[in-house]
Amino acid sequence: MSGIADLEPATKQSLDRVAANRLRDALVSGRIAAGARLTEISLAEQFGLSRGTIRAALQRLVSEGLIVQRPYTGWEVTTLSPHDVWELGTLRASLEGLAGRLAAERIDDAGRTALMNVFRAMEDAARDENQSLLAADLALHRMIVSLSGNERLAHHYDLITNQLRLYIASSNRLVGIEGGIVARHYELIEPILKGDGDAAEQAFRDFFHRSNSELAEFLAVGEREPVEAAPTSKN
Amino acid sequence: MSGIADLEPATKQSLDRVAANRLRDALVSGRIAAGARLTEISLAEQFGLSRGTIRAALQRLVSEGLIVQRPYTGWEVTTLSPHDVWELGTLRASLEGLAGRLAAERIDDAGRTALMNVFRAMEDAARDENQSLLAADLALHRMIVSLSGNERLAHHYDLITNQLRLYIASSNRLVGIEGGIVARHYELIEPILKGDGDAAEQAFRDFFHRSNSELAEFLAVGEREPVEAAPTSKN
DNA sequence: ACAAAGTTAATTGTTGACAATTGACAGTTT
DNA sequence: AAACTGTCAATTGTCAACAATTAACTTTGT
Repeated sequence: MSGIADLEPATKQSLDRVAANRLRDALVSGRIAAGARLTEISLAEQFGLSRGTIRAALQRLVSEGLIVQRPYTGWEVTTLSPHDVWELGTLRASLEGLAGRLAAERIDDAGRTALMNVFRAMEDAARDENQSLLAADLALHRMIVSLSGNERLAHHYDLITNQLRLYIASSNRLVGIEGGIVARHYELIEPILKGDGDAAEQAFRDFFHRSNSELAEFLAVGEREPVEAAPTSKN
Repeated sequence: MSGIADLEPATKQSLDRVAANRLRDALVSGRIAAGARLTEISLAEQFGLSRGTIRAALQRLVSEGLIVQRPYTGWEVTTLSPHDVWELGTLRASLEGLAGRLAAERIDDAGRTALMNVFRAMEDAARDENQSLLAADLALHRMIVSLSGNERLAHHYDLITNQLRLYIASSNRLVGIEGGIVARHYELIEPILKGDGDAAEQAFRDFFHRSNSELAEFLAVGEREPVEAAPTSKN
């Protein structure tokens, strides 16, 4: 395990990819706020790259729905309306239901261990009462998606989740992070651990049905204006 | 309907978008075969554009999963392995199930009319026994997705369907296009027309369960090697 | 004071040139 | 003969300059 060149592990990524990754991280973590305007020039200076390279990175994020492009005018961080959040939430719930079913159908001991580990991490995070609970929550759901064994599903799930994180980050109140969350998540993973596909899918349906009611309540209070948001059109 | 400038209908799209659209069309229609190698230079000459613009178009298609990019080496049309087709098919079925449910829950008379129209078009196409049946089939399913009222769902559905079309085009035999197809599709739209969400979702589940058995059979015969295919990685 | 038209600064759209990397081929060594 | 090494053509990666478009500002006319 100790070669002479363990460093530089053959990961020579193109600069536009690197820039896109860094930008995406800033976006979903909320360091760059929703609705913020981005200019190629300032980003180019900031990253020490040329406009063309930055441009490629921005286009990448446009295709992921994190940024909208306005011809000859500029780029800005996607702002999600309540309707957008509903669309994304519905979609994400459906994909996770499928993931739960698939995961239950093919889970093995290694998978069960991994799943229990992230669940325990969530229990710990809940005790600490800090921001990390959100991360643990996301990690748990993502683990289930990974266990589905369907990479495309995971890919689209990530796209949708990242868009939602844009919203979560902009609303500093945390949605649905409150009492009973850990117990509820156990109900989610139990049928998966037992390998019961039908029950798993049903559990996700119940879970999101409850979450959606709470979210609707939350959105009604927020009352954001329906600012432009863009699913990349193609024709 | 007769303005002085009906042409140039205010659709001044960027050239890279236009190029991407034309390329995508060539891809999903099979005019450019799966696995084909694409070079920026030849495409630039072909389209009469610069390399940079072509490059942007190619990146767009990479993010849609239609093309894979190999650093410093080239671009090539995605080749789907049987496993990839399974992944995409599973995903598409799930999304369509959701679409069916949503469509049933919110359908109105205009929607019912539109749905019946594409169904009748399918009946006609089935009588003619030509390639257009595939188009009618795709159009019917797409209509249901539209009727769901969820634009993000439609967007992701399109992405996945386009990838599958890549495969359909490469296998000149048409999968699942045979006797009883029209009747089976009526079973699909009936619960939607009646507004029964649960029944609609169940109908899609049955429909794809049957299709999948047939597809598995078909794939077993084809036995393609699992050539590289790439869901855009991000880290 | 108001509205329309003209002007200008800022920004993206597009292009061609140059640098970096890859993969194949030939040459060399063992 | 086989394996390694160096070279070279082809291709993508990156950049900086120029063109096109937008949106805000200023001016002008009423």
